[in-house]
Amino acid sequence: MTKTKGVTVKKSENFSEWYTQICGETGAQLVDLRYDVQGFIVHRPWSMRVFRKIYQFFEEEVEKDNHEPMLFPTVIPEEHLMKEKEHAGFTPEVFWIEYAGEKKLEKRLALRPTGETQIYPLYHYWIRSYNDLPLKGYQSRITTFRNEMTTRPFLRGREFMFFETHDVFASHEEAVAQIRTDLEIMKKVIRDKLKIPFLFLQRPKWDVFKGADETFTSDSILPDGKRIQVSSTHDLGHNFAKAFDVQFVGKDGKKYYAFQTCFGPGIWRIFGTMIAIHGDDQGLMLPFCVAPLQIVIVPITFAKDKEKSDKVLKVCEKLEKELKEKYTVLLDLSDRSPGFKFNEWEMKGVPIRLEVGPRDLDNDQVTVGLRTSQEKLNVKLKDLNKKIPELAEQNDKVLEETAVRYFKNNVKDAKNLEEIKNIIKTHKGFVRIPLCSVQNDGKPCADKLKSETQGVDVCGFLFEKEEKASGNCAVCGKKATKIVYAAKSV
RNA sequence: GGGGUCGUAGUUCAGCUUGGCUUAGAAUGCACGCUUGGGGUGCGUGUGGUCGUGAGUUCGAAUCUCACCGAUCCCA
Repeated sequence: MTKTKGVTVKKSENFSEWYTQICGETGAQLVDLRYDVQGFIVHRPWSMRVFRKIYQFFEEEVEKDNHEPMLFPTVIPEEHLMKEKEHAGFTPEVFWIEYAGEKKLEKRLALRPTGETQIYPLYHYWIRSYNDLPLKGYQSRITTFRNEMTTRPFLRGREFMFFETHDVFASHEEAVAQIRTDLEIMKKVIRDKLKIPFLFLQRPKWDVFKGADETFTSDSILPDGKRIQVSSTHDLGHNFAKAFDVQFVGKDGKKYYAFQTCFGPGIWRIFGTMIAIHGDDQGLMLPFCVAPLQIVIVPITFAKDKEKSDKVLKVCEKLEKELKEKYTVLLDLSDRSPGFKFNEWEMKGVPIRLEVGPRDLDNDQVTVGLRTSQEKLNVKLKDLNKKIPELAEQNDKVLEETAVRYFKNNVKDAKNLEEIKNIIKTHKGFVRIPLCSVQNDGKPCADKLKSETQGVDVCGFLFEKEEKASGNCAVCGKKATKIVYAAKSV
């Protein structure tokens, strides 16, 4: 019995290699990397189905919050993009389009990175008075820029799936309320549905997005202990309103600059983080609500006994028809051995497998194989309909508990540099430390921390509830003002 | 951003050091037949590659040199 497919390394021993294998041909076939342009990858059906669900979740949530869908073009004219550079001092490494056929274009066009510089010039037109506010729009699309770092499927690329909201308000209070709403949306989608634990952190002053007054991120932890940012919300203040002249006339007849926020859950990274956190050495594990297939039926038939086999197939077909009304179901009739199918569908993370053979039918039951717990149960045919929601819930519960346990075990307290250095020898994830300041005067301490610990970076402090520091700064020893979370990053 | 490693059938790789013994191999995959089927069945037959691309050295290049493209890992 030789193992020809599947991952050949353990997730706990070599996460990078495990992740690459899970994504690829011998794994769950999520991507094809043979497109031959670095950072641009082919998304295969198994990942696309999940992506569509993730998009759908976010779209539903932001629409409940009164956002409207929009779609802006793929290209941005140079002069708009450059306004961001003037005002925010930031241009990503965009791809430029300069030719159409042999003909040089009158003006260079950038393949869009993020939406600010393409959307706000139009917001300038759309917003006239306070009656037009708040204005909340979003778009789901693919975005592109040349990331010079090593690319990895779903975690870092040069083209990736993107989702962004762009909101405009009359007052800063409303903008801050929106940031809280963005946090709630992240909780509903990635914590409650996808079972990814995260911290919602406000970034220290020295590390905000350059065009923003404040930056907030959702940070999770990968199995190798690296922190990964899966969303960002920016409180843009007046910065872009001034750059793109987004003004409104107030009730008093005077003109005011608007307050803006934008929120971007990283669809790609959320997917990558989800498969990384939940998967195991057998392959993918998925929450029931995003699994491309929720139930697979594997018939156990015997060539020698056609009568029994026919009976088995008949029951399988009936089951498939019934279950398809509520779930995504496949009856796997392919000409492979049952054992092969078990492994195949476990690799792909199908939560529930129904094995139906003569032995089961003799007892009016099916054998249920659960992906998360690896256990097999006997369930009477008549009870199956009632049982499946319970099994789905159990699937999600295992994923959630495992993920939450891992996350909690990887957030550790430390009081000073020595403790931090000791902790990171064995520990992964976040170190929770008191820091003298999260304003610019705290930066020297953050720099010192990073250089003395080979890259432990101050990520930010909790936004949801204030955590007052009682002792002294872990780096300089002065009185601490905040508890911050620090980690090595992806 | 810095440093490695790698590129030969769909996939994983051998062959390269010491150029010719290869009409480029193996396993696996895929297709067909028989067999088998409750955890990746076994046997047989078939299918499949301008050795990443381009240039150079040479009588002769998968093998040596250079450039480019791509992939991948580690460190910041």
